[in-house]
Amino acid sequence: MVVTDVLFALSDPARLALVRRLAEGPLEVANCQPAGGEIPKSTLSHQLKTLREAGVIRNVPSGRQRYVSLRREDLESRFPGLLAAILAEPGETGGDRHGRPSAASPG
Amino acid sequence: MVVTDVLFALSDPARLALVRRLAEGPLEVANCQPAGGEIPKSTLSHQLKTLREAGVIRNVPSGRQRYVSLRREDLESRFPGLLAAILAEPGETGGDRHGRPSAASPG
DNA sequence: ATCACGGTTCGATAATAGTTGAACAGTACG
DNA sequence: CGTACTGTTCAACTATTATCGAACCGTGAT
Repeated sequence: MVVTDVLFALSDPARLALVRRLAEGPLEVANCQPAGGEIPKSTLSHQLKTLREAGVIRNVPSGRQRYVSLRREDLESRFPGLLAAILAEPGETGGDRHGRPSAASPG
Repeated sequence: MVVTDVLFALSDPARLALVRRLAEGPLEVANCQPAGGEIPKSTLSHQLKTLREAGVIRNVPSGRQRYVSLRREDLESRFPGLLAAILAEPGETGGDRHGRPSAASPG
């Protein structure tokens, strides 16, 4: 579990939004679909893989389904305070990776 | 200043290493060169740009040089605890010499 | 003005990451 | 076993990022 991998996994708005939902409790993969609409399951599975390989989530089979859950304690013990800081951030994140940061002032 | 942009900027080992050095104090751009060796100045400038546009650093001209510094307070007020959590992390990406038992979770 | 110096920007290329349909894998059910 | 259901993996394709030389910009010295 490497900090840069965790940060990268959380640096995507879709993945971060999912992690925030997972902070409230585990979800089946099918319920990891974004709120606004559906994405192909292969795409979703790939996003989950990125989070899983970074060590952010866990993926446990249960019958025909799989429960996805946040690895809170592992993250907390490895990077104390990190998850709390990220989850505390107000809703937003925009989904905009190209927008100009409004506060990038000096320079 | 968007959290995903900040996380992305910090998700690269080279950029994160630089941010850690900047945590000890401002540096001239020329001194932002990585410890191990030199990289082309255009590459370095590009890395600085990524950090700057994410809102992580500030780049202030001073004579012919420019001072690069961490935007600690801005980061702290926008994302309380985030920077502390990331800077607190020990030896960066080099900590794992035993394979990867914890990176790949069940699944 | 001219030159040297410290950095940034531009433009092309290389490297990574994301998306997606199709094929595949495991489980439950009859 | 065969089918339906949930989700993963594969492979091709697209899109975003990184790298780096060359050209350029602002400053200070001559």
